[in-house]
Amino acid sequence: MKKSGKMTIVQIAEMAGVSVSTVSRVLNHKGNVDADTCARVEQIIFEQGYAPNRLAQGLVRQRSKTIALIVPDISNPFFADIIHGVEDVCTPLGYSMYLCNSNFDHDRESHFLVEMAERQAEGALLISAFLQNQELIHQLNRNSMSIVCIQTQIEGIDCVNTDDYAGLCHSIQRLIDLGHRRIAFLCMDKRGCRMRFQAYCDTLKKNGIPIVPEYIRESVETNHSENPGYSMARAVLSLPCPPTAIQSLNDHLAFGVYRATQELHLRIPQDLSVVGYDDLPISSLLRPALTTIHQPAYSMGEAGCELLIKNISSKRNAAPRERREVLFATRYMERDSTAPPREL
Amino acid sequence: MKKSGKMTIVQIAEMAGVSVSTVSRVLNHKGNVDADTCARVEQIIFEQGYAPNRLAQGLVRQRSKTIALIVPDISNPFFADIIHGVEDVCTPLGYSMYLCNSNFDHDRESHFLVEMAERQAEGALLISAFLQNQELIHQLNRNSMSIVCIQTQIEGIDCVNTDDYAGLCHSIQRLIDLGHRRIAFLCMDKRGCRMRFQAYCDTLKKNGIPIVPEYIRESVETNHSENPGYSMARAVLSLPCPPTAIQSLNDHLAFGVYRATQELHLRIPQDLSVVGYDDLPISSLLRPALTTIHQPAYSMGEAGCELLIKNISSKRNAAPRERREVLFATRYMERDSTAPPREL
DNA sequence: GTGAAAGCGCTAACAC
DNA sequence: GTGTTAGCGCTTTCAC
Repeated sequence: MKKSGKMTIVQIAEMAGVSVSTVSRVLNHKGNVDADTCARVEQIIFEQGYAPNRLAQGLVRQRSKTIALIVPDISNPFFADIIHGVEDVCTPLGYSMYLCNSNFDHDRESHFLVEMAERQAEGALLISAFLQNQELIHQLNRNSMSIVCIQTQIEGIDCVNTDDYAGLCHSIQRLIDLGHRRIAFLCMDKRGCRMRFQAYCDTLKKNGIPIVPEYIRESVETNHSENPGYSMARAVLSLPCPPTAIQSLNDHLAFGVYRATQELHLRIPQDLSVVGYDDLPISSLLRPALTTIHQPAYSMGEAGCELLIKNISSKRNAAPRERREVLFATRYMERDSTAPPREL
Repeated sequence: MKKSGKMTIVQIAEMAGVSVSTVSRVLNHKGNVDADTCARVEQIIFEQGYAPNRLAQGLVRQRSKTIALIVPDISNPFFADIIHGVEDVCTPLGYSMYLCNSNFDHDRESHFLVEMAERQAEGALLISAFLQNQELIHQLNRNSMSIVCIQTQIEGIDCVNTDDYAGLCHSIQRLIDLGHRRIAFLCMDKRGCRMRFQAYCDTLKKNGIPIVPEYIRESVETNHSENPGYSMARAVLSLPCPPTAIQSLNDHLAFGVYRATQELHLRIPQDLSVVGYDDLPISSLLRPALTTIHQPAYSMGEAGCELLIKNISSKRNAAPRERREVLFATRYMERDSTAPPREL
């Protein structure tokens, strides 16, 4: 703990009067080294507060022991919970995590992917992504960096999902059964939620309800300070013939809807039914409690990270591994934000 | 985009029939290189999808272009907002972020700090930390890795804060002015919130109100699936003589308090006043809306990252830099979760 | 304008 | 049990 600036293994070796390989051996507890020598080296390492440079280690070992997490927006607690699950499996294994927020920007997403590969991340967890550039993803997954998707499907890439399509079909059907026919759909970028959007359209069609383009809103906002659900709700509720129900892509956006209804002095569910997706812990605390579709975020993170790490190992052993997909069940959580429309 | 496995600069050089230094020159756009040669090399780089190994670059440049973020728990949206602010300043500058969750565990905190230094992070943002091991922090900050604290004070270390002490004094005083004398204080680990705890004690004393140990609760839970505010609230509310008000360390914990009151069929604020800290966006949406103390999380993240990056530059230029502290104002947000106690 | 060579900090054969 | 040496993939003088 004395000298300033960084020590290297060479200096430690000199101070201990041994060669660098001996120091390396005691550092990594491998190879035979005399007990006395070992003690002396360890003593010096301790005194000097020396720690090996992991970049250099990684370079020679061809192993960075890092993975990358690419999420759309860390402000959404759903992603935070996933990350929590990821970390709980990768940290004990000695992996560190890079965190990247795409801000729902497709270019940022690919850009981060490339950067993480350059930084020699051994794997990447692509969470709720847009996937425009499948070619890139496949190329990376084949060559440099294993990739696993969470809440996203890509052909040929391992993933963990819930059954979005079924989950959303159920939700929309339930709204229709309650008597709603004017149902809006709010999301960030349709490319990031194909299945849910498809489910929305299909269920309306199946029930003979026309699809009204004005009821479908996307947000391409990147402004951190406002919940995009708010402005989309304002927009859709100010239509001449506003919807009686809103299916929000996720709970986070639904919070923005709640805020909009307060400002407009609209009551949920009397004037407007609202449904979320994710079932964040806070959602059941809202008044009225939010009707939503439950997803096990933490477990999804764990599962995704496990898949990823297995893929990394297989690749290192050149052991071929079949593609696999982990599917979790969703649960429809009917609470107090849904009711028949007033007209009935 | 053809060959599998990773390309190196040597292979590119061979394919282009030039030396590695020339390839390096075109890669980094520095030094003079013939336009034709340049074009040819770039063409090959493109065809092969080659990208330089940043670990190797970092090793020779002595620059990793990474910073570490050490937060207690990413599930708390307050930290997520800070991270958002950090990222918005460091990403454009070419820095990547490592993310570490200490889970409110002091040992994990120091362990991560050391690991991040080994991984050659150029700096670390220590957010809401416990700081038992100041020696370690100073040593790292002096030698290997610049450190800046957010929502934490350490002697000799740059930091960004709000005036916690004043903020909490005001809040407790307000509760007392409303007529409360049995006020509980819920937190995670007292070491992580010395100022607030001190403010709580001092304000009670100043008003001649005895400090009741049973009203002070810490949580050392690491269980991700339950909000510790919940169990602490249950405990404190089942006391023979329960408090009439709860000051929660932060909004996140206050959500757990809300849940507990629902189960116990207690009404806020009639039966219990609740105050948070942070003013998360969701807090104003709760019913009753949560009274709390506002902190500008995003801006704090930005400011912290700016300080950190300036410190990194100064250190590289061996330019001495005085310690500095950025202080943001808090705002007391009185909403609907506070009222006079029923007894009055 | 371009190449040869040294070296960033470390590990891992391979000798002894 | 320990040391020597050749790299890992890259940048950067320094010659030419």
